[in-house]
Amino acid sequence: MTRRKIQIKKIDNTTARQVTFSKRRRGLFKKAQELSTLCDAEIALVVFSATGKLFEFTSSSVQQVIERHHLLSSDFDKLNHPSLELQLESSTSAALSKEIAEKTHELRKLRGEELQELNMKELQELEKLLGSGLRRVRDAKCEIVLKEITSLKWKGSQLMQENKRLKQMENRQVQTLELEQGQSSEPIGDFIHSDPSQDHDSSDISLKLGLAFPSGI
Amino acid sequence: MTRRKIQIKKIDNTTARQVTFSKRRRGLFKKAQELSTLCDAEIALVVFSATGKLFEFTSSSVQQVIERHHLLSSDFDKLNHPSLELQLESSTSAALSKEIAEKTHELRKLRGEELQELNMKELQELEKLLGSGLRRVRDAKCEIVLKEITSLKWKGSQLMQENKRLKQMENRQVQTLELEQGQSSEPIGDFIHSDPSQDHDSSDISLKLGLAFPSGI
DNA sequence: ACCTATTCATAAAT
DNA sequence: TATTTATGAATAGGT
Repeated sequence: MTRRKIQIKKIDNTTARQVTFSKRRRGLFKKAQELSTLCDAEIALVVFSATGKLFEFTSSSVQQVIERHHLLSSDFDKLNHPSLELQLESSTSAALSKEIAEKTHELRKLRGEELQELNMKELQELEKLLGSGLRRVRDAKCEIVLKEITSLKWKGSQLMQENKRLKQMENRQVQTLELEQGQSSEPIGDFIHSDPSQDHDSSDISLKLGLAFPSGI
Repeated sequence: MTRRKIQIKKIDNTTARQVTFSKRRRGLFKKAQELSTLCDAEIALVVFSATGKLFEFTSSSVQQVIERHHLLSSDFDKLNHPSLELQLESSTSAALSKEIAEKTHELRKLRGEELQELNMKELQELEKLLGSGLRRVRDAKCEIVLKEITSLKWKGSQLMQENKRLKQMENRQVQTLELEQGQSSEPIGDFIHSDPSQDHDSSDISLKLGLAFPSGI
């Protein structure tokens, strides 16, 4: 990826391949390290060179897994790879179970189900944690309510504008009517009747808006 | 890496951390893929996100070995138990990491870290849960305090009894002294001096009890 | 092992 | 989440 772009396929030239392997392997391990640090991720990375040399990286909590690998990898060959995998998955399973147990316990504590084993200091920390959680939940509720209020206000102002417009229109029509009655007796009732129907439409709009109000506050 | 250089340490902001995790994880897997292709290396890469989600990459050659293993284990016999275990654990692994992801999410909600995705009803349930947890924690604290108070009261009453006993003894000794002084002028100073020494022993007892009081309320 | 022209990866903003 | 963009990082090929 420099001087010239390369195709991602096996490098024929042995020397070039070894050089690239060294460079890219270092890059890969660096990236793995960075990812585990930056994002608190747990990473296990095992690389076998084409010549069968083993390289590995594991973030701290998976470290123990690899220690067992070392025991096996001393006399490994291709047939031993399944064992490596088995070890990986096996230890992973144990680690997962352990993590589940920890998280379950943590959850029970937060729900107040296993408090008898805690001392006063631990209880106070737990209380603090719960209190801050509660505060955030309430903040979140507040935010939702505020958004609704803003939305309602906006809808209200829309309705008021609509109302104002309708009233102006009505007034103009009444004036027109009065003028026409003063100047002529010709009936224009059709027009008069059409106006209230517009008013009804506006009522429907406000009703629909009303239905959109949240119900579970 | 861009816009600005960053320090390689855990990213505090949760959202930013998740975004970075996604991007860099993809980059890491791509690099692993490229290395295995370009240099004919065998690579196994396992990544756990902080939320317990599992991602993995294995180069084709490793993949083939695993697949062969699975095929063999399909017509397994007693000698193949390791393979069976491998399969079992492999499928269990997915379930376990799923459970971890769920529990992690639950914990994050309880800590108030992922509330934006909840609606009002869910927030109210969460608030209720946190509230009852908080109540239980406070009850537990109360219980500890009450126990301490009971213990203190008991110790106090013990001290009062001891005190009473000592005062009675002292009174009796004073009376004895007065009687002896009234009937004879013979000096019995040795006896008089030995009495206060008993008194000191009693004081020591109450002092020891006092030290046993709890300090961490 | 080092250099450097390029390509790649990605942090931040959107 | 996906896209964009400015910039830092990785690296292919050369020495």
